Amino acid sequence: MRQLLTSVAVPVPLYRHFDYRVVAGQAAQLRPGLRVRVPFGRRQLTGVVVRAPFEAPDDGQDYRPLGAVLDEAPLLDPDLLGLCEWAAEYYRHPLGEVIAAALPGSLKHEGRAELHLPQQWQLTAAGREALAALPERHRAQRAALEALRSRALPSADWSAAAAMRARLGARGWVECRAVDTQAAPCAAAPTLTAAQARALAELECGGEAGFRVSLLEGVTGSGKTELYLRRIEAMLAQGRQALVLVPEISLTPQLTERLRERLGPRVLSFHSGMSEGEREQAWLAARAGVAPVIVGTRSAVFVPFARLGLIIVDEEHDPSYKQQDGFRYSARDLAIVRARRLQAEVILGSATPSLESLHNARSGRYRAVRLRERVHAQPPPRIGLLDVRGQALAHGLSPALLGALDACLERGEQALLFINRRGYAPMLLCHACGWRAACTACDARLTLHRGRGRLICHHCGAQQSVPKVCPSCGQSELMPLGQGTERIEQALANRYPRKRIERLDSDRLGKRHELERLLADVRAQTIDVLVGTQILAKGHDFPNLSLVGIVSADQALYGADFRAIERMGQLVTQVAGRAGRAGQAGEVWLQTHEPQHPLLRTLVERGYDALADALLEERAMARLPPYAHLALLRAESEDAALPLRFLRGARALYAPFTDVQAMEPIPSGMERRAGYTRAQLLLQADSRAALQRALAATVPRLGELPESRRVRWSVDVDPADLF
DNA sequence: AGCACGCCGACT
DNA sequence: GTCGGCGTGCTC
Repeated sequence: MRQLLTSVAVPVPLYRHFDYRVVAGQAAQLRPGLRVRVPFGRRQLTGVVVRAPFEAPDDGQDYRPLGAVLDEAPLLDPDLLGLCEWAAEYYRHPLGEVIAAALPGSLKHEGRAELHLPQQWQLTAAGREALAALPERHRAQRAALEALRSRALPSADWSAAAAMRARLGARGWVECRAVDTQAAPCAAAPTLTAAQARALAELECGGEAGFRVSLLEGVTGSGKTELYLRRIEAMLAQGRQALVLVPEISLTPQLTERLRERLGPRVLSFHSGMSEGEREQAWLAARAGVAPVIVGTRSAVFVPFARLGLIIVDEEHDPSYKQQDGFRYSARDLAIVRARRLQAEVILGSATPSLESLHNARSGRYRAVRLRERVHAQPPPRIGLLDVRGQALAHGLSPALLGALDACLERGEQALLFINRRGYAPMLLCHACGWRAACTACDARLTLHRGRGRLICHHCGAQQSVPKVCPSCGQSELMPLGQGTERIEQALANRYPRKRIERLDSDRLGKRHELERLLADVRAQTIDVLVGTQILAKGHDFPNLSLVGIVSADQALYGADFRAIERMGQLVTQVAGRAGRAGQAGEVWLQTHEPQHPLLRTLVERGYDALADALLEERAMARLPPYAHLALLRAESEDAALPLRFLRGARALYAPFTDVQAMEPIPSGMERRAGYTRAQLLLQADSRAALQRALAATVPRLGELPESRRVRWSVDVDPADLF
């Protein structure tokens, strides 16, 4: 007796698929990529067919019948399904869960895949009149209308609330229409500088199509975006589509807007700040070929395209491209894999490329394209080191830095201070007895947030009010130690009472449109000093800064993580790149207690590339990426003894793999976090293939270890950091 | 992951 | 006497 079966990937954390009996009449439409409902244990799940129906001998197993078929045509085309399969293999994550991560919103479940043509809101003639006539006090309405004044906006990008949309619509002031995705009311392209033209010619590769990766290394302000635009235009002209990845949600509106000016309303965004419905529609629009360009964050690498020809990864070095929990993929790396499968083109753009990409460019695997000059001919900023040893610091600021700031503000110019730590101070100390405010759930100090009057753990989010007296000795000698953005902001506000000081960190960005507001004010020059965290380093444009101060970057020099200095170099270079105005170099000062540190000196004297060279040499010696390949097994449990015991068991599985080093399991950098004790096991191999072989054979068996039930464990292939 | 089954503690 | 704790087994 033979039977007809089909294999289905189900969203469960199991390293296998499940076979179902094909019901009469279903066989014809069952193809890989199709969504189906399946009985699974006592529940019904939505899975995806991964193997077309096949005849199998009756092996005595009782297969359950397939349920409803949810799509007429496979929702996942071969490109996307193939990418998911590749990613599941490479990152050792169950395929069903990978697919679930690739599907937006309700398509994960039973939602119908129905594309409504993308809609956009626009002002009507009546709306235009109303905007002119509307009294000043109707601020919300004015703002909502104002946003549409110069152009129509896709539903996802118009900030007005649903109630507001309805009200304005009812008055006939705005209307919602399908986007004309063919229309391209384009702004004219600017003339390229000679350097840009040269770089573009290299990117074009003589017009040859096919898979290639270009690393576009261009300093801040060198005009990378214009080159992205030119390549996108070329793709669109060939009827192909483009995907643009950005590291952060906050960068999507800016870039989307810039692309839309030139390419018209055909540019859609895709990120987790959008509603499920909006994301689903953008996903379907790209799949149908209706949206020629998608700008999105990490997860957009899984958006299907009918005719994808180009993937741009902007700020490719940014660690946000690596997902840090669950399915730990790198969107940048998957973009390259996807392009290779599709014979498409990739452009990795950065002023400070990752060591991996630099290595690939130098070894000829990627085409190296450089843009050395800034468009407005500013000389590149030079970073000056300020030796703060023995200096009297006021809230962490040295007399020299304050002097430079005085002079800058005296001239009426703008300054930026970078400190990669939010809150007021990273520690609250009792001067009388030495007590420190610590988190009860983590091995960490609590950060003082003075504005909110709270002590907050930055690792688990736990909060408490600030004690008036020391909880340990009762004396009132509690003092904040160290500094964060809030403290610098306050110190400057006290020092310059007539200047406008603003802070830019994730605490402030909680409010919607706060970032746009602040950036607009910086551009309008109504802000004199901007104090902020690494958000400042992420590609936002500050056109008029004449001074950049880096309060400290020393932390990275003592950091245990092998990428800490690379990150520091990227941050410092990116922040420093904000300095300078048309035709004028900015001033950049970096405070340090380690003015002799050779890598720090390399960075400030010879620049990021020289630092990268030095770091690459170190990596080669230490057999670290990109010269070797790593994977990290992590385990955590409320029972402090279990993670190490589990990992010791896991380590034994690697004994047969002589080409892979399985290190002794060790407690994680912060051993206790959110009530869990954490440990990790590092795997190191000279070849990716060797590492993959070992992982393939061992990861599916980790669940069989006796402790596996009571620890949460995960595999991290190409870990971003070893904590 | 969910969900059920199963075998020991403090209570409507 | 039950309600429910979470160990452990299983999902085509």
